[in-house]
Order: sequence, then structure tokens, then C-alpha cells
Amino acid sequence: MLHVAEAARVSVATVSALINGTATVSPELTQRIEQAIRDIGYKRNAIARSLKMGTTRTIGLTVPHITNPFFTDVVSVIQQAFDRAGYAVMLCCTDEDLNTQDEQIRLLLDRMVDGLIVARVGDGGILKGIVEQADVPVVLLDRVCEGVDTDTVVLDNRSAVFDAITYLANLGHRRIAYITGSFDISPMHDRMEGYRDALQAAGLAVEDELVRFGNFHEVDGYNATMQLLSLRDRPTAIFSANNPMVIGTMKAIRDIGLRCPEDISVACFDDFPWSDVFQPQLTTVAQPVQAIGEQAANLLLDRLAGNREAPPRKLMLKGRLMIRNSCHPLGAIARSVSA
Amino acid sequence: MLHVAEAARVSVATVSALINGTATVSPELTQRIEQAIRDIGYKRNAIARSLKMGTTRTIGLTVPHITNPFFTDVVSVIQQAFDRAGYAVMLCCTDEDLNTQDEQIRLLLDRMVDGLIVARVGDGGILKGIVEQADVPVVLLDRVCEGVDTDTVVLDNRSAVFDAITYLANLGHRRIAYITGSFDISPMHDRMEGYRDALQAAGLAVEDELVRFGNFHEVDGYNATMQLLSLRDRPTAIFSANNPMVIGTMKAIRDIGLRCPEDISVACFDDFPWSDVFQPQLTTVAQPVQAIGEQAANLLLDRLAGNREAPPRKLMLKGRLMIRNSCHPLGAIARSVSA
DNA sequence: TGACACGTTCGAAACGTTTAGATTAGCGTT
DNA sequence: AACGCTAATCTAAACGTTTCGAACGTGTCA
Repeated sequence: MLHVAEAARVSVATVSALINGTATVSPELTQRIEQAIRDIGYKRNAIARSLKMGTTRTIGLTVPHITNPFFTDVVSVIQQAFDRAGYAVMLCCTDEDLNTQDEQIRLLLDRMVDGLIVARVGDGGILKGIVEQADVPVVLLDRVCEGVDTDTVVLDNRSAVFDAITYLANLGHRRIAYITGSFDISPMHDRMEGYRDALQAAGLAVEDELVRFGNFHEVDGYNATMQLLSLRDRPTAIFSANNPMVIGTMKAIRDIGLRCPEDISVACFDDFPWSDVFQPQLTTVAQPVQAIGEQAANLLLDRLAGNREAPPRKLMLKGRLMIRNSCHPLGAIARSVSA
Repeated sequence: MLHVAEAARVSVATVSALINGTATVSPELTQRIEQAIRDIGYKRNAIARSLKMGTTRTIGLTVPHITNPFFTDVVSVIQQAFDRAGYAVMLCCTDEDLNTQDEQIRLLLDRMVDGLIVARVGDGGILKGIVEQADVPVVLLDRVCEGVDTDTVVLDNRSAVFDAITYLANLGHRRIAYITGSFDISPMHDRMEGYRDALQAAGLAVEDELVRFGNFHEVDGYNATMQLLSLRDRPTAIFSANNPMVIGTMKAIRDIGLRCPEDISVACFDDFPWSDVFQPQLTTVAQPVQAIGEQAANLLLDRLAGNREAPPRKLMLKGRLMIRNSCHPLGAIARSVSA
């Protein structure tokens, strides 16, 4: 900018005024300055600007795994929304690890991001302190967090799973297995509640041996399913509370030599683009990814626009059961199915 | 930092020296300063630091579509690599549009990223100028770019497609259709070459009506396939040069009432986690995503570490044909199949 | 005792912007 | 002719760091 000012024989203040339109500058100077900018190929240094202005027009986004198709889609939507608004987004993957998350949030905060969107992990870690001292606005995505009172957009996980399990029960299944991630993240907790409640509503008991834990990865789903299928009284349906794990479930079923849905029914959380096309076409709970991403972006953009005082806003969206052909009615017991 | 210095009754220079370990500071002062840092909860302002140092420890990464599983995986690998190295990554999606890409690169450059990894679009746009004036190192990912001479990691697209088409020809297919994206990005060009060469090697003619263009999206694959299937002399195999488009292909086949692989064989570029599990299990060309991401990251990290003078390094990796069950041998014509 | 070296600490400039307030010029009023 | 008003421009401080070179105190040596 200094060079531009010299070349145009004006002060840097005038150059700045012209660039930002913060004051009127005469036609001749405008002319001279624009010429100089072109000659020199001047680009404003956003770092210097950020230092002075105290805002970076950059936000931080952390998710557990970007390869989980749910997060992929949400990240994509959020990125687009902020791009439209002239913000850059720094993306971090926490790999479902609290320490990593803390470290990455620190990294983002160091870089003075204007806001944070976090699909948190563990108990939230340093997130609590950050929200409390209200330095930067943060919105929680997908997962609420006890003790962290801030803008949030989550799914109604309980009722989504309730519907799915009820669907299976109505098909006549009595032994419905459930594969879940750890309960310390809220969706897993809420989904389990939906499972429990649905069984109860259907007059079925919750049996411990039918509930298995995994750590969100394909291999965990595989192992869990192997255990389930080797029970003396094998389940007739399996619901996986997480998408990557269901791949493991399908592989285990294949490896053991069973067929889905003829021998065993399968449904899972989170839809993906292929589910329509390949066999079996998986029955899934689809999250409104577009809406989730947009709402999260909007909540944060609203804070960034200056609305700091409003009390935390908690949005809860509804999932949708996508019934396809991976679940069979069970013999004569099947009742009428409510879609 | 000023506050810390005051609280510890030292100068900011000393605080800086301690934090960065750039000079020895006595035990008492160390003690006082560390205490003050803790008391105040001081965090270094990376923006101010960047301004002074001229480096942001941030890189920019642009891809056409993050929801394309190939890019999802590569982004994930790259993100991890830079995270380990203490860099933040700003992610942008160009949506396969040159103007968007130019805009986003400008956005990233404004923010003084230390380097750029670009899966470019169109003819490269402002990329050329950036590489020429060598302000920031850039590595090209997945796609080379005429006139942009810089570090690059790409797949050997020609031979990957050559192998796939040869495989189909060896199965006895004579009418092998090909769905491609626009040739102005290099992989599409090279893949087409592989198609042509393989047909020729198999003694088959390239027929224009069997080559269809689409714009990388599912719907394009759908339309292209619909056209192919309504030819009087229908192809017996379809190869899709892009992953999202193959979903459209499968939907079209289903909608028209055909079965894959019994009625028509299908193969495509880019592997995805589900391909093993669902029917038909798609035969695909798998890219070594892990290696691609790591190599790209390494090339850039090497430049960032100061190796600016080395001539552009061009890496070409090999794809791998994953033979599954979406391609049938064609009647008695089938020859022995080379895996 | 003075000169010198060494280890520690500090003052101040610099990075590239923005912006408040000062200055200047031009013009119309009285 | 002196005055005030407005519009255009400029000066200089500030943002929070890093770093160069100077300053200071202490001990060693001649």
C-alpha cells in the first residue's frame, strides 16, 4: 500500500479510503491510485487488516471424521454458506479424540477465527471455558454438550431411532440388535433412548446381549456383528447407530454366509447416495444435512453480524426414515407396517 | 503480551524471548513470566505474529467437490498431514467452476496462506500467474495444467483406464460405452486416451455414439446412460470415468428395467467403501488416495521448509483395477481374463 | 584500577493496515 | 476583507508481535 501511495503521490490514508470506500476521494486521485494499483499489482494484506480490525473473516470447523458421509455433506454445505458470505473456513478433523480436538481448537483460536462450529467429542474439553468467556461465538453441531450453553443444531435422535425400531417391530421382529457408539456423545445417548422406548412401546424387553458398542469405525461394526450372529438365539434384525459401522455389519453378514434381508434385516443411521442403487437397498434414517448445515451457518453468521446478546438458540431437526428393501417382514407375525 | 510483561515487571522483548526460546532468560524472570502468563491466561496472537514473520502456517486447499469420495479421502489425508506439521488448512470447494476457483484462490492469497494445493478446474485461471511469480508454492493435485509448471501429483489415468477397458474387452465385450467429463481437465483427457488405446489394442473401433459427456454429476450420468441404452445397437458394457456419475448410470439401468451385470456390465473410476458390500459389487479403478494425499502434502511441506529452488517435481501414481462382479463375460466370445 | 567479555535485559523500530483528528483549499456570506 | 463551512487530503498512532542493537551488571584479567 505504501508503494501504491508513493507511485500515486498520495498518502496511504487516501489509498485506504479509496479501497474501502470510507471517504470520498476526488476523481483525479482515484484515477492515479487505481492506475498505481494496476501497475504494481497490489493486493491488500488481509493479515495486517485483521490485526488492525480485530476480525479475520475466517471461521473454524471441526468434525470427528470428514469421511463419514454425514459430516462430508454438512461440511460441504457449511463451506458453501460461508464462502457466499465472504468467509474462509479452516477445517479440522478430531478423529473422535478429545485431546486432538482441544489442540485444534487452540490452533484455530490462536489464528483468531471469528467463530467456531464444532461437532464436539468427549466432554467438550476446553470448549466450556471458551463459551463461558464468550470470546468467540461457537455453535455446536450434531452433538449437544452438557455444561456448554450455546447455539446448537442437532437432530431429534430419539424419535428418529424410535421410528426405525418401531418399523422393525411392526415387521414382526422380536430380537432387534443395536450397535452403538459410546454414550458420552449425546446422539448416541439419545438414539439408545429411542431404541429402548421403541422396544418398550412394542412390548419387547431390552436385552443386554443385543446391544453392542463400537468406536464408529467399520471394523467395530464388523466385530460387533460377528458377536451378535454367534449368539445361540440370533437376532433377526440389526440397527446400526452409525453409518461407517454398518459397512462392517454387512461384511460380517456376508462373511458368515447369511443374506440380507432374507436371513437378517439391517437398517442404520445416516443416508448415503448409493443406498438407492445397490442391493440390498438399505433402509436408513436420513438426516436433513442441507438444513443442518445451513442452520448452523446461519446461527453463526447471525452472531458474527453482531447479534451477541440473544440467548443460546437450540434447534432440533427431524430425521426421516427411508424405507427400502433391507428389512423383511418376519413370517406370519408381521403386522401392518406404518411408513 | 504487554499485560504479561507488565505483570511480570519485564519488557515485552523478554517475554517474547522466553516464549520462543530465542534467548536465555534467567530463572527468576522465567518464573515470574510463566506465573503472569498463567494468571492472565495469555494466548499468543498468531495474526500479529504472522504479520511480523511473514508466514501464517496456514495452507489453502481447493477441490471441485468435497462430496466426491475421492476428494473426500484426499482432503482427509492432507488435513491430517498438515495438522501433524502444525499447519491449519483452509478448505474451498470450487464446484467445478473456474470463476469460483479464481475467487477462492484470491481469498486464500489475501489471507497470506503459505502454500496452495489445488485440484484445479478449467484452464487454471489466475493459477498461471501465481506460479510464475512464485509468491507462494503451489502443488497441483489430480490434475495437471498446461502452462502451469509446478509440483504435481496425478494418477496415471491413461493406463488405469486402459487396463479397465482391456479387461472388459477380454470378457468379450465389443460395444463398450464410455461416459466422460469435459476434456479440459487433464484426467478426463488422459482417461479418454486410455479408452481409445485399449479399444484399438483389442481391435475395436471407437464409435462416437458410444462416447457421452456429462458434467460430473449424478444426473449427467443418468442422462448419458439413458441415451446409451436407447441406441438401436445397445452397448453391452459401460465405463464411467467419474464416480458420482456412475450412480446415475446405475439408476438409469434400474429405471429401464435392466439388470447389472446380467444385462449390462458396468465399471467406473474411483473406488468407495461400499463397493465391497452391496450388489452388484462394482468393478472400479481405485486410486491410491492415501499416497496421493501424502505425496501432495510432502511436496508442499518440503517447499515450505525452504526448498524453493528445486525444479518442479511431477509424481505419477498407478491406479489399481478392483475386479468385482459388475461385469459379466459375454457369451461364448469370452477369452481368458487377465486380472 | 581500568579494560574487557559475557550473560541478561531492554528500548524501539518494523510488519501493513485503519482511522481519528488535523490541515488545507475552495467557496459563499456578511 | 475576514470569516466560517465543506470537501478532500494528510499525519500519526495503533493493532500485537519479533528482533536488532544498545545498555547494564558482574566477574576476570592485566
